[in-house]
Amino acid sequence: MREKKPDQDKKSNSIEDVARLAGVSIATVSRVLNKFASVKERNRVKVVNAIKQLRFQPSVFAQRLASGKSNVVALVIPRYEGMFYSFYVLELIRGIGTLCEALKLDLLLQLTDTRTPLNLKAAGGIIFADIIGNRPQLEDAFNAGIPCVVINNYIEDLKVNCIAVDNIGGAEAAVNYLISLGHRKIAHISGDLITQPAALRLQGYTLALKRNEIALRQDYIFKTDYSRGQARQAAEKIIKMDDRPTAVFVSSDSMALEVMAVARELGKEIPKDLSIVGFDDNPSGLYGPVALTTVRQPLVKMAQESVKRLSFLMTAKNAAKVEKTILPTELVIRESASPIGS
Amino acid sequence: MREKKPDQDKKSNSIEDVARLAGVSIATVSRVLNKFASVKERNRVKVVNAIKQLRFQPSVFAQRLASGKSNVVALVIPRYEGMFYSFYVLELIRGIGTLCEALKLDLLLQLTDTRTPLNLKAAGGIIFADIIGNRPQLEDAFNAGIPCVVINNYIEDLKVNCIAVDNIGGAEAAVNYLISLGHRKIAHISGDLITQPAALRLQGYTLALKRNEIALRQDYIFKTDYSRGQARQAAEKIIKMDDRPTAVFVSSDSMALEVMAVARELGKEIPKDLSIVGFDDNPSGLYGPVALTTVRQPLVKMAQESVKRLSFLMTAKNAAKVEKTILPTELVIRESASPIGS
DNA sequence: CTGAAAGCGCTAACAA
DNA sequence: TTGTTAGCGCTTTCAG
Repeated sequence: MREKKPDQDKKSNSIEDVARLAGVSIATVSRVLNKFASVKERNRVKVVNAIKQLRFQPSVFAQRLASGKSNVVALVIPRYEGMFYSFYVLELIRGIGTLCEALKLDLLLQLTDTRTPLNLKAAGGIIFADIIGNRPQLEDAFNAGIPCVVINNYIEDLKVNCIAVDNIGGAEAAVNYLISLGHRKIAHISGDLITQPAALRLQGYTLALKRNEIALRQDYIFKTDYSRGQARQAAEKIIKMDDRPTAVFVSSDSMALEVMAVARELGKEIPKDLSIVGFDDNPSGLYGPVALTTVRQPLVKMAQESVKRLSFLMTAKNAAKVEKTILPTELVIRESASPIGS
Repeated sequence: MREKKPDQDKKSNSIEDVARLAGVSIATVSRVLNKFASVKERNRVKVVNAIKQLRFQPSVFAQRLASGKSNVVALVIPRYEGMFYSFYVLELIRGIGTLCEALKLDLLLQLTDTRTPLNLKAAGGIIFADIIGNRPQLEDAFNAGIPCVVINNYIEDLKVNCIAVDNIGGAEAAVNYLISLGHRKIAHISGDLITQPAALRLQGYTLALKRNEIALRQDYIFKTDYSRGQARQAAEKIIKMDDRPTAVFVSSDSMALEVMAVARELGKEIPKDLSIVGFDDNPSGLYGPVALTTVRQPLVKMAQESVKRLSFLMTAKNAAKVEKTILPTELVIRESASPIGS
């Protein structure tokens, strides 16, 4: 089909050119490319030189087609409103991106609308960051036998690897801490409950109250979409309540900072008039007038762990066993919560 | 080489299976896949049904190998300390990722260490986000004839598409504004000067002073790596200076917020004791006790524009002309700067 | 240790 | 409008 044009017309050189220049067969070049130990040193050097001289780079597409394997890791992030204003996503991308580069894996970033099915042949493995409305995508990939790992979401009913963070424990620790400071009237500003972490944090909050025999008040629970706007509304309501909470556990640091700002605008002092505990350990929390007490979650660790595990799954000969991990969270005590009445 | 196993052993079905089931040739299937208008409706339907029935997804690698084209957009981001603590990167990824999904382009994220050469055959086009120590990567890609667009960096000496932001103008506007408020002693906290935007903002600062016949004082210029830590150090020095500046233009909002925090810790009031103007229009700037006056830069627009242009270059038959764009910035006046002495 | 040659799954000329 | 067929640039058996 394509005309055989003279050499200088060629787009770029192929393994054949390298073979010719090195005076060996393309099979040998391929072996050098793939670091087969069997190639005689003399030939290896010739090939390496030819590659250098021609500035040859193999076609990754041909490699993948011929070998049937690909070193492509797809990172699937469901796109939803507010997603991108979060601390969380960037941390994930940072952790995953950095490790992929180190492990020579190609990172395909898929900000999915959750409806479009993924092309399962595009990647050798998939990391699902959270599962929000895209459970079918996960199941398709799982059923197709593609190595998958889910992060930031604990999936019970599928034999799939997952790595999540101890949201319940973290929330409980936060609320227990407030209780230990003497607070009994503790509000909660939750994140978007379509996300598992937000739901679990709410659960942890509930649990802590129950275990401490504090009655759960629905009017102390404020549901948001994680946005600062909704956090602001919630904060205003809280501060203007008749039976005002003395403390609030907020599902993200970004929202907690907003609560702090609102409180100050309304003439309240933090933590004297309102104790606040956030969730994330977002560095921004450090830099206000009052450093934010928060729950640290190991996002980068989770991200990197997922790449390691996926990389293992992608190269494993025999099916590896499925692991479900929950990484611990840690309460970081700073200044935004204090004993009641202090 | 591979044994012909019975059908149920096949990994997944290929275009051939679809053709067989639909009772047409693979060429016709390929035509349907590629939306050729020439296929008779009757056949098209048969093929579409077969595809559905087999849950067939074409091998993107085979497609790319055979066609010689790829719809892969590589986003190359040089990795450097502090990179990821910036507002900037996420905005970029958000803009580029969203548009790539809409245009059905695959996004390959490359957080490069800047030394490793890129595999030029992995992508059909490349977006370079900033050029920091990876100029050779850009030149290689350019010389290889790969469609490239550079963003957030204005490249003069290469006929390459680029889209940047008016850093000089923005900085000048910020400083002019401070001058219009009566300030004469204006400090500058610069970002990492290995980045072009930081260097240009410093230049804009210098220019504004010169045009207003205010002498440039080297001791009023503080060079940082964009980190909050170094911003803090600079802020402390500024506030403790004998001949203290009355205003400061800071090269990023994140650093500006740090300066604000330090000022308050040291008992200074913003803007009365120190006027501050930042750069970025990072939403975080809105939520402190004093809303940050800043310079807005259209990051998402820059990102999206880059995808559009690259997509055009990747499909253009004939070489398109090179465009170099500088997007305008905009001073956003809020509360952190006020007339001197007020 | 090396080379010849048969694919990998698709696209695109060409012929019909 | 459709089918036949020659590649795309590699990997991998199989012989030698």
